[in-house]
This record gives sequence, structure tokens and C-alpha cells, in this order.
Amino acid sequence: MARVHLSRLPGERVQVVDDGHVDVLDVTALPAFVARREADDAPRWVWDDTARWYAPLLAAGVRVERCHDLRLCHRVLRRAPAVDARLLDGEEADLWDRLRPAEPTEPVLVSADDATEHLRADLEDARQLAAVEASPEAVRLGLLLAAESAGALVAAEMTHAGVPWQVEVHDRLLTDLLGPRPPRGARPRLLEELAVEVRGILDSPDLNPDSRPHLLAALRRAGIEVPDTRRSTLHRIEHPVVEPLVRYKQLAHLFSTNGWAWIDQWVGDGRFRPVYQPAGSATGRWSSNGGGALSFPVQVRSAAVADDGWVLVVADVAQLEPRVLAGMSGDRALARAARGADLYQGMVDDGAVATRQDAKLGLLGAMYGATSGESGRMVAGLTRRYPAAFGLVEEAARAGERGQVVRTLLGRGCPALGGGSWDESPDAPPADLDDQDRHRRAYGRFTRNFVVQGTAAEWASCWLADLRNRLWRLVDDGPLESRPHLVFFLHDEVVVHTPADLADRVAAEITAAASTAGALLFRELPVDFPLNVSVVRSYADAGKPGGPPPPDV
DNA sequence: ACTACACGCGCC
DNA sequence: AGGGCGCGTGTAGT
Repeated sequence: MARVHLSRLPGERVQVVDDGHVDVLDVTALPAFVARREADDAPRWVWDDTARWYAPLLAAGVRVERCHDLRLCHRVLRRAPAVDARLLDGEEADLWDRLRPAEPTEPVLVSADDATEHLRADLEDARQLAAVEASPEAVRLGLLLAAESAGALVAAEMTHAGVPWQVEVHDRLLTDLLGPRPPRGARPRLLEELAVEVRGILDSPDLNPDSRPHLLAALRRAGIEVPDTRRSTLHRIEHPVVEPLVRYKQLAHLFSTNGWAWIDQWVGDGRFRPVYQPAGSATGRWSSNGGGALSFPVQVRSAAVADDGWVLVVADVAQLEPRVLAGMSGDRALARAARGADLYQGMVDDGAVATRQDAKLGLLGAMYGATSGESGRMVAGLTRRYPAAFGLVEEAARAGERGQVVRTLLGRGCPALGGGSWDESPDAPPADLDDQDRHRRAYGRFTRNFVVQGTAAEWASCWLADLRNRLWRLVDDGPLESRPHLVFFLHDEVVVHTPADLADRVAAEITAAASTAGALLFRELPVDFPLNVSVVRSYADAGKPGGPPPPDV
């Protein structure tokens, strides 16, 4: 398959390298060029950063079949233990090392000049291909890079399409809970009333409940001794201030993170458009740097409503990480328990544990490194029952404690101890031995979780990539937004916006894509990845028993 | 005035 | 002493 390299040149120009043939285009001519080439034979577009190139193409109505995101792949290869780092060295290599994600606020191809503006895609691509080919894990790495790049396409497409968002619904929800929208800088009425109530109970007329020090001091004056002001701590206290104070904190959080200002900033033309960073976290999970896309609370999801005649198909994987652990460790007993919709219940039926809750505590404890309490006790028993699975995370933890890096199934390496992004303390003072020990154990918990969370992220990328292709094939023509399309992704959950009459077929494709992802990653030991699928008008109705609500007409 | 950090909370 | 994130806030440091 052809690889076409796109590099920005000084001025409004783009260099195109296609099978050795070099061409120079004006930026404005690029969408037409790409559209023509896509219609011809859909090459793999090789560019420095998908967000930078694809956003303008999407805006021009051009959809791309496949790409290779050099920045993302450079990061993966740099850290991959199975890659000979010297093969990545060469002209401009240091610039690729330093390359940051494209500014999400500037969806333009040519911006202010700096050293990283005009990197040569063809040079870097040649190095990456050579590095993968020379690796003993070339096949897995190749899959990882392809999945990663496809994820970048999905991310750009989701930002382009946006989550359908009804501002009136959101506004009504806010008004019901907080009172009418206040002038800038003021508290909404109901929030202010709660503040007054708290001040009265604590006999602190000047208290600003948003200030932790003030709040702590006021609580102490009222004879309430608490180490902090978090909700779980307050709930342990028996005092009339607890109820209004906790309610104040909840509503204040809603007001500041997902209130009217959030709507103003992130919702436009009936669409919520967050900005995603594929592989933005060290484990390969996505992060988001706009709109808090990966943490918007259940509370406001009722405002995500499909267009008229359309529905949302919402699907999430049940117990993704334990299933991934079963697959990557080749633990047949755990894979057997993973048959069916509820892995934890499968462990109970297997006779491994007494209750579902015990199974959950033990598995999560093993993956997170719990050492004490109920969770720690369950781990010991389950290790005998599922030695391969529990042994894998245990070995990852030991490796970390020895200061070694670990890798995911497809070969992503974790950041090294004391360097890179894991723990930002480059030259920590020569701490005492206890401190060093604590640090190593913390790194061990990180590496323990890294192998599972990172491989789960790889599964999810494969799921997304295959689903993206399947959705595109469902309909013969029309622009992206007129077809079933992904609008949201959150670690183990996807939301597809689709014409209502295609909902069942979309649901089937989501399920089929999950099977494909499982087979791709765990060919030697098949593991089930059952999904909870809902067809709903509003995101808030997903996952509820009793089927879809009646259409609201 | 601006930046950096800790906190508390939201999501998985 | 359970892993990964982002965000808004208040406060301390510059």
C-alpha cells in the first residue's frame, strides 16, 4: 500500500512525497488533492500530527481511510524495550523527541514558525519503518502503531462531529438545582442559600465555604475535628452542618465544572466538542485537554440527546481489565470464568470465591497493588486459583521494584523509574532509605497496573479502529456526519450517533468489533468481551434496565 | 501580576 | 499508603 508523506514547508505550502516523487502544493489545494487520492486507492497518509492535518481536511469534507501518526508512533518506539533506539537517531530526530501535540485551538496547517513546524515526514517514517522491521516484536509493534494512528483519526473525527448536546436541557437542569444563571462572579441563588445556612450553623458569618483553610478553621471552632474537608471525611461526622455542607460542595462543583461557563466554552451549534489526546497518558489511555471530556459527570449526561430521527448507541465492556489480564497472561481458568456477561460471577461459579464482591475486591486489589485490608486478603487466595493471571501482575510489580521497565502485550514500554513523566522529581534529594523504598514500591504499583491498563488501552484502540471502519461501510455515501459515526469514547465505552433505523446494525457492528479486537490481541487464548449495549435518545438513559424509553415527540 | 502547587472531585 | 487522568479553586511563592 502506498505511503504518502505530508510535510509543511515555509509559507502556505505542503511537500508531498509519493513513492519517491516529490510534489509541492498550496495548502488550500490539499483537501482536493487528498480527496482525489482517497477516491483512487486510499493510501496511508504519513504526517507529523493527525490533529493538525486532519481537522482542516474534515472541515473541508474529506475523510481519510488510514494514516500513520509520526509523533505518536515516535513516542511509542522511543520507549519500546524491543526497539533499537539507535535506529531512530538521525536528521531532526531530537526535534521529533521534543514534539508536543498540536495546539487544539489552532486547527491550521501552517502557524507560527518554529523548529518543529517543518519536520520531514519521509525521513522520520523511514527510520520508524526500519526500527519496527529490525525488532523481534515487529508484528505486535506494527499492530500497535496502526491502532494508535487509527485512534488519532477517530479522535479528530469525534471532535469534528461532536456529541449532540441540548443546551436547553442542560440549562433547565442547572436552573432546577442551582437557581437561575447568576451574573458573572456571583453564586447562583440556591448555592448562596446553602452557604448562608452553613455559615449560620457554624456561627461564622464571614465564612467562604470555597476556601478549605477557612472551612477547616470554622469547623474547628464549632468543635468538629477533621483532618480535611473531603466528602467522605465529613460523612463520618455526626453534626447538622454536614448535610448542607456536603450539598453545597456538590452543587458548587457542578456549577464550576459543568455549569453555564462550561456550556459557553465547549458547546456550540448543538454539539459538545471536546479535544482528545490519544495515548495522552503514560499507559496509552486517552486523555483530554478540553472540556473535561473524560470526566463529565453522570449528572449532565441527560443533555446529550440524539438528533431527531437519530439515536445514540451506547456500549461498554463489562470488566475490561480483568478480561485483558486473563488474555495476556494466558490464564485458562480465568478465561473460563470470563465466559459470559459477568466475570466476577464466573469466579464465584468456579468455586474460587464465596461472593461476587470478594472476586471484585481480589482482582482489583491485584491489579492496583492493594496490600492490606479485605482486598489484600482476597489476593492471596485467588493467586492459588489463577496463578498465571495473578503471577503476571505480581511479576510486573517485582520488576518495577527492581527498577526495571515493563511492557504491554503489544510492546509499549513504561516510563523509567526516576526519569520521564512517571514521577516528576528529576533530581530528588538523596532521600533516606525509607523514602527510597517507598518510592520503589510506588513504582512497583505503577508498573503492576501499567501492564494491564496499557494492554486494555490497546484492546480499546483495536476495538475503535475496527468499529470506525465497520461504521463507514454501513452506508454507501454521504459525508461523515450524515452516516453512523462515533461521538464519544471513554476507556471502555463508546457512543455512536446514528439514524434510528440503523441502530440494530450499529449495535451488531460494535459487538463484532469487540470480537475482532479480542482475536487480534489474544489469538492463542480466546477471551470473551461481552458488551452492555443500549439504544437510547439520551445518554443519561444508557445502561438502564427495561429497554429504551418511549420516543419523545 | 503571574505561576506553581495542593486539594477535592469527577471519570475509568 | 490502590493505578491512570483533567479541571477549577484558593493559596503561597515569585
